[in-house]
This record gives sequence, structure tokens and C-alpha cells, in this order.
Amino acid sequence: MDSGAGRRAEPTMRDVAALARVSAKTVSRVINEQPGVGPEAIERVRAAARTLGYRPNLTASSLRRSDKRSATIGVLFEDLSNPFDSALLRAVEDRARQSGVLVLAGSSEDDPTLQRELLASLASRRVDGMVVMAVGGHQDALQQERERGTPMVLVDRPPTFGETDSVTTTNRESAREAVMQLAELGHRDIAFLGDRQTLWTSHERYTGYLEGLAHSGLKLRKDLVCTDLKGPDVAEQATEVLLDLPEPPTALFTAQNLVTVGAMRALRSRRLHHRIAQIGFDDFPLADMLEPGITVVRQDVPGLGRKAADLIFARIENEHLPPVHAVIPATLIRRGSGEIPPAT
Amino acid sequence: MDSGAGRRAEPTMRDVAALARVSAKTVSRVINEQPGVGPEAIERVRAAARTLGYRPNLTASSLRRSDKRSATIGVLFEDLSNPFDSALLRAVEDRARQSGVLVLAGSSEDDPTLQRELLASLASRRVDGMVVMAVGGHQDALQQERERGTPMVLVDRPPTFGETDSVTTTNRESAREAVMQLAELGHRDIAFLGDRQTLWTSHERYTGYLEGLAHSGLKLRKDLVCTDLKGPDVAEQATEVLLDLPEPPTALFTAQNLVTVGAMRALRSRRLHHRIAQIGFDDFPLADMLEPGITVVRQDVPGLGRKAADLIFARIENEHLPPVHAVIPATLIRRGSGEIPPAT
DNA sequence: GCGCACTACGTCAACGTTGACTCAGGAGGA
DNA sequence: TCCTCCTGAGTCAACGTTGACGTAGTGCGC
Repeated sequence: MDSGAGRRAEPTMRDVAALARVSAKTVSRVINEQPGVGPEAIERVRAAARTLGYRPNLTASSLRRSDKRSATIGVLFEDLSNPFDSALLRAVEDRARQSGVLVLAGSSEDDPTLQRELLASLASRRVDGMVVMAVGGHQDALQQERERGTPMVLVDRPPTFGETDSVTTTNRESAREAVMQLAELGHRDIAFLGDRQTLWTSHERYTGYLEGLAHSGLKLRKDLVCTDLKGPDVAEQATEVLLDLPEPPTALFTAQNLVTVGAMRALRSRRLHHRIAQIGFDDFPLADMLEPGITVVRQDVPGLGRKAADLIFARIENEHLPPVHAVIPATLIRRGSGEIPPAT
Repeated sequence: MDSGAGRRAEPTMRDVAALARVSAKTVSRVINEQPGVGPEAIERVRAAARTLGYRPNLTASSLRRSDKRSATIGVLFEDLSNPFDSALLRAVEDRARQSGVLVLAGSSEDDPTLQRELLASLASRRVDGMVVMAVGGHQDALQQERERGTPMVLVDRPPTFGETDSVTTTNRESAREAVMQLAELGHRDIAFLGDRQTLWTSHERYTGYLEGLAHSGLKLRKDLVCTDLKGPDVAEQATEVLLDLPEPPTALFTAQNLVTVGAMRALRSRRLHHRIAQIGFDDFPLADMLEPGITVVRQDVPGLGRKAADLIFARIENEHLPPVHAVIPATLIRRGSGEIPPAT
């Protein structure tokens, strides 16, 4: 093992060239499988590279190449430890690997400052493109980056500016569908519990809720609407409040993952989970193992990721394609909690 | 918006220098906050950089710098969409961000070939260090990489070769503790269900199981040991087989996440989940919301990640530190399923 | 008034690679 | 025989940045 010498110097093309008794350029040709090299020279170079353990320096290569490609893309999501985000990352990674591209990943924590810094950080490393889950609020930093010509795809939330690809879910339509299913079962007092309204997805799902009520001929009860619930604890408390109303809801539409969990806790602690219906937006592991199983709107997360990756690579290949706004359908998964009729 | 011109050329130091009427070197000094530049020159450079939207090219910088640092580390885990892996990634990312370092992430899928390719891919990008979850089997590729002098930290599984840092969990000790708790409740027929035995963690947990039995004065029943269960479905079937034995187990120790879930399914489908005790290794979301709550050994995943990141940065700073093998304690979380006494 | 230290720059080359170009030698045609 | 074309190389410079070194100008002590 390395005893005292510190990090070894990596062999360069010149080292390989010297050993193979050719010029560096010939080594470059062999490495990049370009024509114009005789078979025995190729063999000598290959052998020399092998004995030296040569590995091309992509840094230098990307600096010099005319296309400036770094074979690296940036992924900027809200929180990489969130299952939704990490499933998305994995899907992007799988697609990227097919093109020999690696992924630089970062969490923006829904913080505009952090997003801006990470964006600059990615730009400094000259990534070929970026897949971004935009933070709520204004998207100035993203727009600026895009206007510099950086290939960019937004996932989960669409751009508020032009000429940029995006991939989203049928938030509104699926929320509407969920609410209509509850209404068809006879529910008339359906509560809405949602995440921060600055998030486009939250707002869309709320709109879908309103549409679902309208389509079913139900009136909106504003006292049954709770938004801006950050995290399961806040959602749990909000649910408690709803349940304490003189006319409590008979069904809950929980428009986000963590909100769903918070509401579930509240129902359980009052032993109402078999009496009050609940449909959540976003599937989660073990939702089928609870009692009752939790009915959810499931997003096609791998589908979202694949599409986002396809779009970013297409965009990298050809800057002049018209922008695409892909919408991936979500599915209602009936497991029991969403099929509870109202108590008579 | 960019109409037809393709990707804009990024401004360089020379562009900034020309606008600020200084040399490129002075721009470099200002950007890197090195001394030797007068206040008004600094201001001119800053202003020029701002108007041009200049962003340093880290690629070129890393090529030229004497330390060759790329301010990027590689993370090579088994499956980034796995909650354990993604929580680990997030912890590493947070620590890296403090040092202005970005993370190149990849999934090795426990495939030696893929791991080797990704390793080479990271090396080609000249990452400053790597945090690796080694695939099962031989670690030749990792050892070679390490012997070239690449700073490396192994997580979750220790190296089979020398001079390399690692961070692991108290797999054996915590497994032993779990089994001893079951024994203290009076269980004498405790089954072991585990993942692939080529994985070091699986083997350690199995050893802990054996130690737990021995410490409690229990004899090993080999018919109650199921290993190499890949995924929840296989685990579910294995559990069914155990339950069909003439003398079925009264308690299960499920030594991995997905195995735990599979066993839970089997118990539930037979309505035995309130009668047969179960302790799982690895916590998972909603484990507390099931009935009964699932008792688990919880690894300190953020702790593991933080430690791994600390070690890799220390190693990058100083190649000559003695290798560290950190062990992060896991905790038994009692939720009910592990506290069920044997049926009399 | 001279030397010396110090500050605030500038010049040059090089990091490892590749695009553009050159060149020697042999094949093939007029 | 001479000229052209093709193949298999090599040479050179440049990508954007920074380390090493050079230098003009100022201040200060003696």
C-alpha cells in the first residue's frame, strides 16, 4: 500500500505515448477510437495504457474538445432523502448511464438562496444540462441560467418562463378524480389538507379539489380547507382541529405525502380510521399494509424520471427543438381508506 | 430568449480582464481572493465579472492547480432509490456542501462490473475522493483504486483490504441484543430470516443471532434459519414455509428491511401478527403506525453519513492519517411486535 | 541620494487533451 | 516517369486557468 508518497501522479497520454513509442495524438486517436491508426500501433498503445493503468482525464478532455461536453449532468431536487426525489434521481441516473453520463446531485431544500448557489456550482463545473425541481416562488435564477443557454428540464413543477422543457403529473385531474370518487360514495363534507400554496403542485391539487366538488354539485366549505401544512406534525394538528368542528368532515383529501401521514396519525389516535374516508396524493411504502389500506393517487415516478432524462438528453443534442411540456398520468389506487362510505 | 444562436459561449477570465483593463492573472487573484490587488482594481474586476456574468471554469482551474482538486467527491451506493442509501447520500451531501464540494452519485446495483465501470467513470472525472458501499464478493476493483492513492471511505461494509477507512453499524451486537430480548420474553424457537450471505452485514447479523441464542442458553434450530432471501416476495414465501413447520417459530428476527416487510405480509395474511413476535433490522417509515408497531433495530443513518463524510474529507486533507474504522451504534426501538410473549 | 523592502501588478508557460494542419511513403493512373 | 491520392502517422497551438517569476513604482532609513 501507499507508504508515505501521498497520492500517486496519474499517468498521462504522454506517458502512454512514450511507452508505446508513438505521439500523444496517436494515443488520443486510439482512446477515442478514431481512424488513422494501424493495427499494431493500436495494440502497442492499448498494451502501454494497460500496463501504466492509464485513465483518460475527462477534465482536460472537456476543456479542449470543441463541444465542451463534460459527460455530466446536474440534478437539483428539493431533498434527495425524500423517497419521491430519490426515485426520480434513480430514474434519471439509469437513463444517463446509458449515455455514459454521470450525475451531480444536490438538494435545494426549497431555499432560493441555496438553489442559486447550487446552480452556480453546477454551472462552474460546466455540466451539459440540468434537471431541476424548482423551489417555490420566483424562478429568476433558473430563468437566467436557461437564458445563458444551459439545457434545462424542470420536473414536478413547470417553468414560469418560456422555452423550457418540463415534466409534470396530472395533479389537477387526479385530485379531481379522487374527490369525485369520495363524492360518489355519498360524502358531502370533504376536507382538503395541503402543503405550502407557493408550490405549484399544491395549488394544482387544490384546484382539482375545487373542480371535483363543483363537478359533484357540492359546495365548498372553507372551514374544511387547510393549506400550508409543513410536515406531518402540523398536518396532524390541523386534522385534530377539523375533527373538533361541530360538523366535522366525513372524508379527507390529503394532498401530499407527509400531510397524508399526519392525518392518518390523527385519525388513528381517535380511532376514526375505519369511519372517516381518506385519499392521499402520492403513494408511499406499506400503504397497503395498514388497516385499512390507504387509497392514494400514485404518481408514475420512474416514468417522470425517465421522461425528464429523455428530454434533457434530447435538449443537449439539439438546442433548437421546440420546448416540450410532458404530463405523466397518475393513477388512483383503491385500497380501502378511500372507499369508506359516510356514516349515516 | 435564445433564438437560434445555440449555447452561448461562457465569458472567460480574459474577457473580464479586458473589460476591467487588467491582466487575466489579476482577475484570477480577485476571484480567488488572493492578496496583491489594489482596492480599485478589485472593484473594477468585480464589476466587469458582474456585467459579463462571468463564472469561473472549475474544470480548467482543477486542471491547472497544483493540488488538482476538483471540489467534487464520488458516492457509489447500491441503489440510490433505497431509503437507506438516499438518507446516507443526503448526509454526505450536507457535509460536503459545507466544504463547497459537490457530489457525483451512482448506483452499483450490487453488480461488480457496474461498480468497476462507475469507479473508472469517477476516476476519469478526477474526483477528490469516494464514499463507497462495496458490492458483495471480492473488492479487487476498490483495492486497486485505493492503491492508486484515491482517498476512499467504505460505508455499511468494511474493506477486505488494508489502509482504508470505513464506517459501519453495530450489526452483530444489535442483532444479538434483539435476539436476547426475544429470549428473555420466553421465546425458545426464534427464526432467522436474512439477506444474501455474501453481504458482510447479513453475515454479521447472522453471527449476532447465533451469539444471542448462545448467550440465552438456546440451541440453534437450523430449520428456522433462512438466508439469501432476495426481496420481500421471497421472504414472504420463506416465512410461509416456516409457519408450516410442525414446530413453527414463536418469534422472527428479520435481518433486513425488505425481508422484514415480506415476513410481515406473511404474518398478516395468516392473522398471526398479534401472536408471533417479530423484530426487524433497519427502521422504516410508518413502522409505528402498523398494528402492532414493528419493533426494529434502528441504524443511525445520518450519523453514518456524517461520519463517512468527515472521514473522506479528513483523508483528502491528509493522506497519511492512520485508517479509521468507525462503528456507529444502532438502537432497539420497542413498538410492540418485539414484545409479544410466546403463546402458552 | 542610494539601496532596500514592499506593493501591485504583468508575463509566460504549463496542466492533459484534441482540432487543424503537415508530412512521408506507397499505390495507382495517365 | 511523373503526378495525385490515400493512409498512417506527427507537430503545433489552444482550451481557461494558475504557479513561478519578473518588474515598475513608491516609501523609508541612513
